[in-house]
Amino acid sequence: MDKEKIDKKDHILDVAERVFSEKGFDGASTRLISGEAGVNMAMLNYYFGSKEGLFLAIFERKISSFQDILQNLGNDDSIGAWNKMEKYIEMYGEKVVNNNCFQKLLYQEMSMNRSTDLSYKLRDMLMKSITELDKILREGIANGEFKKDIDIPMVIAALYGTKNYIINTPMMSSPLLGYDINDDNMIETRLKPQIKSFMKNLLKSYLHN
Amino acid sequence: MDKEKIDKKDHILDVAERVFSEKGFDGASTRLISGEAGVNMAMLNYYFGSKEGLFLAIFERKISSFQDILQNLGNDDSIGAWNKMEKYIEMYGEKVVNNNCFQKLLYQEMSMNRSTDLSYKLRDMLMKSITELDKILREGIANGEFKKDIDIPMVIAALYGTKNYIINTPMMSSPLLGYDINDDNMIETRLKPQIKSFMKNLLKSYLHN
DNA sequence: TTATATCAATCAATCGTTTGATTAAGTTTG
DNA sequence: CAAACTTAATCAAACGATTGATTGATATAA
Repeated sequence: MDKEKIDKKDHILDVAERVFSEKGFDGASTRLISGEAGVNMAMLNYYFGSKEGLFLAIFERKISSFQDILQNLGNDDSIGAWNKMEKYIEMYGEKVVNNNCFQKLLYQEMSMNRSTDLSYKLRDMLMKSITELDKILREGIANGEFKKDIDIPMVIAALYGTKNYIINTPMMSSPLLGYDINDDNMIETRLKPQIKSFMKNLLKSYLHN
Repeated sequence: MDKEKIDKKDHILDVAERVFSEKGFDGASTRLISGEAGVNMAMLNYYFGSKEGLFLAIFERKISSFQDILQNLGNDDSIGAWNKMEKYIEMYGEKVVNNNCFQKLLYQEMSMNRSTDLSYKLRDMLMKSITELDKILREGIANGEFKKDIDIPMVIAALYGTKNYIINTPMMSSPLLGYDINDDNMIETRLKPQIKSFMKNLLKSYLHN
């Protein structure tokens, strides 16, 4: 029954991820989480030790899948920097729809500005993607593809910030964009292409000579 | 003693604004807030009725000062759309440093995606600024200053999202930018000029023909 | 039997809130 | 002026409710 156990733990983590992202860590009670997951309250402590242990487990589960996704993109010499940027934006835009709850939760935790092991681990994880993007931008400057005076940190902030703004504040972005951001179908058919297209156009005109 | 009473209420609101922005609504206990403010716990209920009343009072106080700041900018026919954009970015960038805690709190509340009176009121408040920006962009398209195929909602999202990303996740943006985002002096001397300059350059190249 | 899984019941701690007493400050009255 | 009254401000203490966590009993499966 090892399979079922893992499935049940995974189910709890799925539910907890959603509830935490909706209510925040303090706002989500263990009773609510266990209730929504359809398990006894004591199961949370049985499986994860504590509420914080459950919270950490949500991130532990995802961190591995976030590794090496954007890896070895900056080390490829066969394509130009702008091509790499486009690939980065493509892959990045693809991850927008998936892991919606987790992205929200991740950003929420980073906003707390806590000096915890989790925060540092998440920062390091995110920094890996950012470093890759930084590498691409530097390469583009070095080989003359991009202007010399572009503001690399701000480009990165614009890319990540724009996405976060849209998915974290659907109450603003939905009327702004004209469709429901909470609708998975809309995200797939409209938001993803729109973000990708806009980011490419926006950065193309800014970066290029 | 009306003066002193207002000052004390204002002091409590200042402290509560900071504590709420740091810990979130549920994470900030009334004991902590009253303790940090140096007042008896019962004073919070005496002045504001309840914890939620205190929370609301924080926004009520600021909402008025957010009105008409970006007003009648879009109705001025004497200057071009791009000039208006620059003015908007200037004013907007200026508000970055001020109301740092409040901006964080505001974004936090909007991220909760709650269907409360407060959320709707805040949305309407923010929409006023956005509508003004929208008007400027449409005007620029209409008079040929800007390209016809610019993505207006995404431009708005990029402008607001970039700022939010930087001030809400100092743990990321500080190492990224190379200076401490939590330092008020650094915000004034470096961040504000950098955001303004970048946003102008970024949008100029994207919007213009 | 042994080990794991699940449950209702309960724990101490903390939460937001209320209370009743006390102080401070004005206002009225004699 | 001063004594009496009124109102607002402040406080320590306690309230009931909810929190995260634990217990010991029970069920299940190897």
